[in-house]
Amino acid sequence: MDVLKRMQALVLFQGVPAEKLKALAERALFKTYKAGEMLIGETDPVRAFYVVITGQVKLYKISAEGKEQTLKLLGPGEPFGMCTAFAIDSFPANTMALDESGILLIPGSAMEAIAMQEPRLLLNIIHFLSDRLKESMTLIESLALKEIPQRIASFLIQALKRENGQGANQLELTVTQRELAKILGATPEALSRALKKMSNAGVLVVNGRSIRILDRRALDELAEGD
Amino acid sequence: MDVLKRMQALVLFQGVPAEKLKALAERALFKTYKAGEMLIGETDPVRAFYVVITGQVKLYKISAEGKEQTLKLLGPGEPFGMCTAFAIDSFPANTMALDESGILLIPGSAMEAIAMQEPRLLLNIIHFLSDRLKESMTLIESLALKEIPQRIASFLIQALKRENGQGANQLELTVTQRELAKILGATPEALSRALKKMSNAGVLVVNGRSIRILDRRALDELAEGD
DNA sequence: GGTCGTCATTGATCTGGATCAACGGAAAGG
DNA sequence: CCTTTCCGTTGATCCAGATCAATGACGACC
Repeated sequence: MDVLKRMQALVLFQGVPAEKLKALAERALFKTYKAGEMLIGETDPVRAFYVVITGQVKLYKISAEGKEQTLKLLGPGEPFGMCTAFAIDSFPANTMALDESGILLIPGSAMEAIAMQEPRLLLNIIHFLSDRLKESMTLIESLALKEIPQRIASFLIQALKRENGQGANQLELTVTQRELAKILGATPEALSRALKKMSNAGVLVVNGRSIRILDRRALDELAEGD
Repeated sequence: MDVLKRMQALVLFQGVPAEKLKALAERALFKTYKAGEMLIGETDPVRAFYVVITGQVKLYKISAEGKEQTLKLLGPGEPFGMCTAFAIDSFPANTMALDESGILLIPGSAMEAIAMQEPRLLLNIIHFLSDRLKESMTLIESLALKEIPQRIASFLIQALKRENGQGANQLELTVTQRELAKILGATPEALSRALKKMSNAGVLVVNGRSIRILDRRALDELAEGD
């Protein structure tokens, strides 16, 4: 496991000179987590930068009654902890590995020292933060303004766009429907029923984690919301 | 109206040398908007940085049926457009002046040119973005996991913390209850009813836009959620 | 290869809050 | 000053989706 090699491949470090990366790599740590293991709890005062190298991690909030809302699913190459790397502050969410995952951990102080000499790195961080903020806004929109069928449709369209190219109509979920429900702000029952209805309407076919879109136009219309 | 003077007072430009600010100020624009006027529509491809100087601006999403969700209320000194200043991308939300407002507008290209020579400015932006992201996460939590009375309680506690010091129990809303409803993800009716109930329970007293907390402990308990 | 836990599913019931409607009062605008 | 619009409030009704409950089936782990 060559940490430096791994780091050079990351979008986050694009354009950062190798010698700077080397200094970071020396202070970085690689750690693996089992599926279901919690990485950081909310309010933990960690000051560090994380990058998912392999596996899958979720950021989530949980209520007193145990209800969960997933804020973000993180896959290989995606950083997190950007909010706390440069500030003394509690972590804004809970973090859990959904699959067995390899995580790169960079101390906040090391990151800050290098970043201040390397505007490009700061700019990369700004890009990631901007994307996160936009995604959060989209999630807020989804929760506040859309009904569950609409949310599903929007999610599927988004997922199709990300995974395959444009014309693709086949999709493999990276999580269980239970987890998908937590992403969409719904219960597993509500999700199941909504998918059933879409299936009956001939819009799509669900088979475990794989979903095939039969009627893309209908899906687009659903996402718009009438 | 000395733009440079105004800029020097902003937290955003803290630690940035005066001569750099001067270069920015030369390319900046100050514009005033009437209450109710829209600044930027979603999907507008503006590439600029904005700072609210006076007045009040809201960022919001709106559904096809006209339902609104406010994402963020911006007061004097608060920047927005950070997501699009360094990227060619559509604006992620709608923007409207709630009161007559003075806005500073800095072209994205100017901002980028200066920022790349001035890591401190990039770092300041990262701090603001981080705060926004955290607030967004809190809003998501609120919408997905809390009921309306809880949301109100949390909002009031937050507002008390921001406005006055710690022990204060008096609060003046900067917006109408109608607008507050859009922030909380509720209808005006639901908000009115919930406030009435809290009022009947002796937790607080509402008088137009001013709210006095009578039972802080009860408010805290409500916010926790049981 | 058998056991156990988790997952998806379906049905029945319940409820928070949306929606529709109507009204008094304050504020804004002429 | 009067008119008009917007705001807060209250009542009645409705509904999407939560909750509770139960079942079959798949997959993971000894």
